[in-house]
Amino acid sequence: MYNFTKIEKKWQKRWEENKTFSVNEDLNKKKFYALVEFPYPSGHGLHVGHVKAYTGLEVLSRKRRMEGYNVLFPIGFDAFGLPTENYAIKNKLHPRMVAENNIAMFLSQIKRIGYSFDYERLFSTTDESYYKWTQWIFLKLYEKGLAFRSKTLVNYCPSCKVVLSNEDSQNGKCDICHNQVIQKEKEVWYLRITEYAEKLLEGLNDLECSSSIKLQQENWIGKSVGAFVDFKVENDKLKVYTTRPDTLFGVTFMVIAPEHDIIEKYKDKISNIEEIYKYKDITKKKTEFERINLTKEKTGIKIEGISAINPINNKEIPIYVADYVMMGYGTGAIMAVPAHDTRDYEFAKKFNIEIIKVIESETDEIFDGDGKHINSDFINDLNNEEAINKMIDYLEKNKIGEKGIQYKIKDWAFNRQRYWGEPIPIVHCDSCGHVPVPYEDLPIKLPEVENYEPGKNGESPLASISSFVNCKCPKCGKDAKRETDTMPQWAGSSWYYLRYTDPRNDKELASKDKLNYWLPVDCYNGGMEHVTRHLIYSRFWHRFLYDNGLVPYKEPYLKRTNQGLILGPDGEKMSKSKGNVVDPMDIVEGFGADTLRLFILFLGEYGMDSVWNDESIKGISRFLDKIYNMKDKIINSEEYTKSLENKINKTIKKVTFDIEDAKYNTAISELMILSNEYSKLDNITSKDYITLIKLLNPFAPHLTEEVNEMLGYKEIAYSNWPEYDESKMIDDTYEMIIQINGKIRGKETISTNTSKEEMERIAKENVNVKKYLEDSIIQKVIVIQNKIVNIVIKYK
RNA sequence: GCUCGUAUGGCGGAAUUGGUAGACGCGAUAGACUCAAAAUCUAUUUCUUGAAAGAGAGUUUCGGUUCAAGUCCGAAUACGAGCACCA
Repeated sequence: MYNFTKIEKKWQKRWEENKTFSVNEDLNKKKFYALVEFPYPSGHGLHVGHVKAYTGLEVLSRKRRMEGYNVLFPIGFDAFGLPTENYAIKNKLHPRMVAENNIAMFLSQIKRIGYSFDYERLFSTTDESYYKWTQWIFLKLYEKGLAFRSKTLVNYCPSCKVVLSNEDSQNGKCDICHNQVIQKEKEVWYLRITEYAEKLLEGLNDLECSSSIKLQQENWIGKSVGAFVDFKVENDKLKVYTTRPDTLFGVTFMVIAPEHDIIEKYKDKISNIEEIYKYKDITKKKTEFERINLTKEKTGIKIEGISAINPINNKEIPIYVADYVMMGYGTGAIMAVPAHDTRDYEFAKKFNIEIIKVIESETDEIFDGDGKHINSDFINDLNNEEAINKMIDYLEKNKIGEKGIQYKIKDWAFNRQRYWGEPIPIVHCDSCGHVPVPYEDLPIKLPEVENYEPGKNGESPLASISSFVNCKCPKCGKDAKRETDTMPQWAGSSWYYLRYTDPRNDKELASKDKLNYWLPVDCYNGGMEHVTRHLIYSRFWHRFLYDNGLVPYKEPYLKRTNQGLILGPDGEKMSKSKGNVVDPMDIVEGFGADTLRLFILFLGEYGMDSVWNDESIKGISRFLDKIYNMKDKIINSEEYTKSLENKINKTIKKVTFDIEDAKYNTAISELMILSNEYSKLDNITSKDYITLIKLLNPFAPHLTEEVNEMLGYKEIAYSNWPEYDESKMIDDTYEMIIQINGKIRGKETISTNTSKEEMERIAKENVNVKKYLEDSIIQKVIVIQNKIVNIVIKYK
């Protein structure tokens, strides 16, 4: 085996010393901005998933540089966050130290794999010079009313002692420690992402990505179109939201969420108020997770003493309280149509409520499909869509309702009651209220302290540091207190790709010129797990910055790709508890970085999950060895070997396009095929060899630079990508396939562009085919030039 | 429950977008080299049958469209992912 360790370290050192991959803006060159999700530097070092994520765009970046692009391929670290802090607390270390150590380890591993990142632009979200601008963006959001405080029920993780956003507590579990999340009433910071729901949805049109990425984001935003309808309750209007206003004639009851304020308002009139309070109490104790999962059995209580009037027919209907209606969506009250809604149906069955059919169907059970309306006065005989439109018209004309749009996305709970995050730059003043820190006072630095363990009662540890908390109000100058919550993990990663364009700027988050030059990100690769969090958050921030003239383009990313997971050798997701985690650095040690890079891309289709299989590493290692040993067979010539010219040109084309399409596995196999062709020869011209070496360079940069240098050529990193010549790729002959009734019965080698008539004639002359034709009648002959002849016959 | 994705030899996976299924790699078998092993090289390798030419079957299952289907359409099964009482 060739001495990969020596060769790889040699080239890594050279790249570092020469700053080979550092870029500057160059208006004469076409730019290409390739972005990988920057890592969270955990204590475990690089994971094979990181390697897969980075190697894909690494290959593309190296190729694009050779093609003459000015390539920005940056890396940084997303180092604020709970895991670091928890680890620090456990081991009695300072989080900053833990983060710094982890970053150093990550960086040395990343460099050892030979990635062509621009290390000159490196930063961490924990750098004061970076989070200054994270705070700056927060102040802008605050200024525009998009950051606000609100006292509501929040998702709270009792184990991490933090408030979590909706995105971070999916399935009722804390995303960090996986413990059960509880609901707690607390005044916290929110970002008004809901105001951007429509823009985020619309922006998806400009994003090139797989349909599943798009769909997931669409579902997360969760737009629905329907109507608000006002029901009369006593002297009040009780507003409901429905996507099915066409079923208004089938409403037989109403349901409100237990937290709905109409209960308080009419508590004197409600005769069973005690019972309802009790129900409300029970609901409160259930987590949202439980409420959602108790789908089998509906619970609820009829409110005695008040009732509602259906505005469409003035029918009096009962009102129920039930926890299957949520306060957080729509108006917290619904009109129930048991005949055409599953949940209402279940509830009506249990409580024996009348069911009125308003859409014709064969079933007597619930029906939620499209159909002819009945029992519905002026919308009878219409189908759903027509009925909905006509009903909305009617509601608006009679001022009893209006068209409405709702989104499932909720405002972003933007706070953590923890030490290791960006301080929120707000001051609380008794006379002025919430006062933003003046821009020139940024950054509000994290104080260096001894004790950063979470405080009691869900307070940030910063709250107990008086030197941090006590300050003067920037507005009136009186004594005031600093906000002690910090920003959530996702803050720093919401705009890092902007900072890469101008990472050392201390006047603005990045200069206009540089943003103009580099943006948008041409290709952003990352994991599927970030589609509904990071991707939505960063698109939101970006769109906000755009709306305020701070960035030049609406959307941050032109194209998003995602790599599939690498599963453990057992086919299961890698995890420490299962003991199936593979350390990529073991492969680097045993086989070299080049082998690791090739191997990971060769596992399978890039966007799909693939299973780790040590066995096939050998194949890659053999391949690279062969390439290395081939250097001894080289004869000096600037011509392709005549017999290989066709194959070489085809390979250049195939590899060129495969890399663009992220089909790295087939690109590698194509290179193997070509190298197998070379192996058969006694001599290889230097032109043949160098062409293969250059095509292989983005995948295996160390080995290829080494042999290239041995032959005395200039560094591949500074040379050009091979070009192909279509005219050299034309085959003189090809193998024509002859089918009888669609089954292959013969093959004939004939010259390219043989006429259809001639093809048919040759086909019929084929010895094997003749046998079939003897006892049959030809019904039809299909001839596809340069491909196939299919003779359709019938036996006599 | 809803939405989306996937299913191809012993294994990882290819397939010009409807036109030779199984490229490439692993593994396996046989041979060469070697005292021997490793490494390397050479040949074979979807299954059945046949000495061979060939024949039959074959891309999860069932059905359809087509001269022609791994590829398109309909249904089913399994696995995976996302959302989940969203009115």
